[in-house]
Amino acid sequence: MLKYSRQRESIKSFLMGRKDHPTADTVYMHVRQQYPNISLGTVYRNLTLLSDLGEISRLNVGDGVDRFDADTSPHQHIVCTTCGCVQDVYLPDAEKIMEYANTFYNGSITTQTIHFRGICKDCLEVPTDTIQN
Amino acid sequence: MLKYSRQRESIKSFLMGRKDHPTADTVYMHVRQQYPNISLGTVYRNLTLLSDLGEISRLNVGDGVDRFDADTSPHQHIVCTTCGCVQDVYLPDAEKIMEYANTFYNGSITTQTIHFRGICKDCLEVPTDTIQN
DNA sequence: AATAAAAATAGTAATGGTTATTATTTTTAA
DNA sequence: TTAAAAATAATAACCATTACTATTTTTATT
Repeated sequence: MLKYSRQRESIKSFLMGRKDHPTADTVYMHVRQQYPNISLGTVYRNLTLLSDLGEISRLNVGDGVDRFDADTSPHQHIVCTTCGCVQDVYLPDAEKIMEYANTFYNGSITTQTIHFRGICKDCLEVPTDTIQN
Repeated sequence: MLKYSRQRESIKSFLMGRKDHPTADTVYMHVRQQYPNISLGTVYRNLTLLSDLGEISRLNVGDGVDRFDADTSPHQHIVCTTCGCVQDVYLPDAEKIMEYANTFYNGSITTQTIHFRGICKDCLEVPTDTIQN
């Protein structure tokens, strides 16, 4: 049986206020401002729990760290190769890709994950010689 | 400057003979039959080198382990949720998906990675009550 | 409000895949 | 043949994540 925890609520509301797909460590850094004694393990346990419950989703864009997203609606992600940010891409009728793929596969495809790489709007607009990290 | 090594050749030819996208550890297990003293570090270093050279590709289907593929032509992968195998899917005109995505994104998308999940042909054909691992 | 069982936490250790380090061996150009 | 450069084996380190455990918090029941 699931019991309330203020830490979990804090983690959840932090995530809901962001659309940049933070890592567990980023969540930890921020929630710690409200709960200085929270442990990284608690953050991980709750992120895993919330994603098991379907309240958030866990994503991996191939850089070795898991990211978390309060938006559970079907959508895709793009990683900017310049600044490393992870943004959303909403492809209309994306499920058609899966249907299309099924016509070329002799088993049965049920889900798909698409991620893109490229350059985000902000990085496109900044001349490369002025980039500052 | 790149120098020949028999270990690297063995790793490469092992990979070329497989289409199941082995992990570094699987490569290690097999190459060790020919070179019993090879170390896992050497396997990793060469797999990384070969993929940096573009001779093989490194892929991650989201299960926390990197896999390696001697087939560098553009194609997609599907993970069987029943047996865990990783198979190829060749989607004709897959690059059109990226073009399509670009029309819904305000930055510039240059590459895409698609992986599917589902049930492979073999697992579809086996009644679930006879599955044996 | 008091109680007690169940669940969650903080703190810490362990895990597992991958990369780094270093002394030694192999490769290869001269 | 030689010597510099590169690769190796062995091992340690790294780092994201999970597991463990004593303590604290939550919540249903009295």
